[in-house]
Amino acid sequence: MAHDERRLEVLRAIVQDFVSTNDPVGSKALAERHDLGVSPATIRNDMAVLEEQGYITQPHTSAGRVPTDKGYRLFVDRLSAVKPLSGAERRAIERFLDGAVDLHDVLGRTVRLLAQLTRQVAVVQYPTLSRSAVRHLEVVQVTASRLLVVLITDTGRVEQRVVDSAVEVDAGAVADLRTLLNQAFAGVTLADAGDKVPDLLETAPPHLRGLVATVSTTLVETLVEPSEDRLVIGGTANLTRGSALDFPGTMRPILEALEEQVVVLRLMSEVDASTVLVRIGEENDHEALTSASLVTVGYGSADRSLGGLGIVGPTRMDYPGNMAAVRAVARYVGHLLAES
Amino acid sequence: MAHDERRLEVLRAIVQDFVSTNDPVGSKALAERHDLGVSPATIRNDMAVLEEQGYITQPHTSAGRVPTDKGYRLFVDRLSAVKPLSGAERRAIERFLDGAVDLHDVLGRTVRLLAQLTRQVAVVQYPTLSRSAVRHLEVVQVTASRLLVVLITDTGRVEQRVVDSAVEVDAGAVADLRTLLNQAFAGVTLADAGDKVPDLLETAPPHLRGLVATVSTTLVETLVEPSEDRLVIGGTANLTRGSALDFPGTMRPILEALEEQVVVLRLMSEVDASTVLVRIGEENDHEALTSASLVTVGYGSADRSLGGLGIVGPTRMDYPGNMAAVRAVARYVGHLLAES
DNA sequence: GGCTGGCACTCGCACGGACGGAGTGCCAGG
DNA sequence: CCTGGCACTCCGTCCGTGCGAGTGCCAGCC
Repeated sequence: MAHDERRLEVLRAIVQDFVSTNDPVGSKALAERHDLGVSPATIRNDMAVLEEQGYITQPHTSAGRVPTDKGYRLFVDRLSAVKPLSGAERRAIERFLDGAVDLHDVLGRTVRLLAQLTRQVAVVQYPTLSRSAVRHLEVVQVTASRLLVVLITDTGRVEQRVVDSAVEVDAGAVADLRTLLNQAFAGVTLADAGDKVPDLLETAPPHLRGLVATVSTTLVETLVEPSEDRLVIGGTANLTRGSALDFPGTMRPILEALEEQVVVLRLMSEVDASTVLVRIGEENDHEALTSASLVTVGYGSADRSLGGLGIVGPTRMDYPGNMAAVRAVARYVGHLLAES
Repeated sequence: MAHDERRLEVLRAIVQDFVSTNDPVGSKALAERHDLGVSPATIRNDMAVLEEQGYITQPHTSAGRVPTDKGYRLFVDRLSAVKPLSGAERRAIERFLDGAVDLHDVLGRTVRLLAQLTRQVAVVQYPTLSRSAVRHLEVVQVTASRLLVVLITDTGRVEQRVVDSAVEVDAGAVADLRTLLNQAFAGVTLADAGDKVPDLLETAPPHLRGLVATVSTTLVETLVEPSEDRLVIGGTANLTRGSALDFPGTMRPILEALEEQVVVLRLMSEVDASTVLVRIGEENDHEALTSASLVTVGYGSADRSLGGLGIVGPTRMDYPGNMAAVRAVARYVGHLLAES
């Protein structure tokens, strides 16, 4: 039906105008700025219907209309074409990310890049430990009975744990321990590492068994914890742009939620690398984020997702542009990490 | 002279009241809340002098007085006794920090703890690489010609670098390289590591010389960079407490300066572990921080400072309390890291 | 000489009413 | 089903007023 068609067109126009001007948009302004082919009065009728259906709302009687979360949702699902990145943006991505010296550096650059491209708060997750495999385990003696175990994953993460042994350990034992651990765990995904422990204990020479048990349980226990997943956050200064119009009360709860990494990590656990996931306002379970939107996607190579990245901003954001930026950055990061 | 004495007492009272109430303080309120032994009229005279000397100012005619940066400075230097921490606070420090599993964890807990104790933004620097010594170097082969070198310092930092070799490397060469590197650098401070390179090259067997050169120069070049020093920042949500009264325009420049870690790192380079350093408002070179105060101190064992930590907040802050908290936390962290 | 009470004065701020403008809903006509 | 016209609502702004807090100054007192 042609009417429905046009009504959606009106909604799209409202979203676009409101996002770019930050003012409630009225029927007259709409008719002027967009070629809808009808008069303001007709648009008003459409708006009345859209409001009844819950896609838009007016802050006060006789102000313009503003999209609701539901309106943004419809816009994202059906009305927005994926905006291709400009050449300059593409080049910026390469320039920014090439030349990183290690994983920490890659992710640090990524978060700055994303924050700059989208002018929002950027969030990047370290490659999930549970989905990473052991590349190498190193054991270094700190004191007579204290060992430092360093884990290097195939995703480039390096984690360390201090392990206190009940008894003193000599240099030979350290070397043997290193060999045993690497034989047992090399190439094994951390999620599966726990299953290897019984085997390892059985094959370990008796005099090392206690030590091996202590070390391997410490590793398995502390590394499989999802709390060990890490986030890099950047661009928080961008929260202050909308000058308190975007976030009703203060932006305090959002800053708190970001520092409370658990909240964001849980959201990140739902992403996959093939589709950009958008969560709008009230769609977020977490109360602090009900006035914010998240645009997230997984990064990684074709066959496995390493982690997630994305942005956090006001519901009034440029969804097509931000979705494109998030996806492009994720792809590039995925390639970058795959080849190391 | 008794007059000067009392005038300073008035200044102290003004600072204390203003910090706790966030309202410009008038002569009458001062006389009521403090036992100064004189009438409001006399206090007014003292205030006039203090204002002439530049220690206080009035936002508008006929509002109360507010301390200037200079006033806070005098307060911090001469009028504030170090406030001892409460038992609860001491216990909180221990409870918070004990049980950390590695350096990253220690510093993460520290920054949360500091933010919570002071209700300000907390900043903690990773132990400076240049002042750390090599505990162990590990070489892991990633591909035929690409090596991952992992550095473990005596301060618990673990750094990784990817090194591309011009030629393919076999397993034996990797093992030899590992041995050579550890022999040359073990126990050496990173600041001095560069000096060891010529020696190392001379003693290296000819067939390894190229590889050793590539790896050791990469390490020395990228690790001695002060840009490699890292910061952990937390409690940024506390910036929003004063509800824009504390920070004139927005707090945006402060958030930006914090993300621009370089700024804070430069400030951190000036700390030492024996004295708490306070920088008030305009005393900060960096423009973004002219409406903020920093309280910083070095942490480490008695004989060497590992890095710095501290807080950033509005000039209107509880200096004695925050100085005590920063110092106490730094001491505890120093002990904690010394024994690992 | 320094402290005190009194007094006039200055301002900032909160309150309240008037005004203008933007935007709407509705209706009759094309 | 669209359009132009019209009355209505309500927000934001401006202005004038009153009030209260706080000051500076002065004359008098110890």
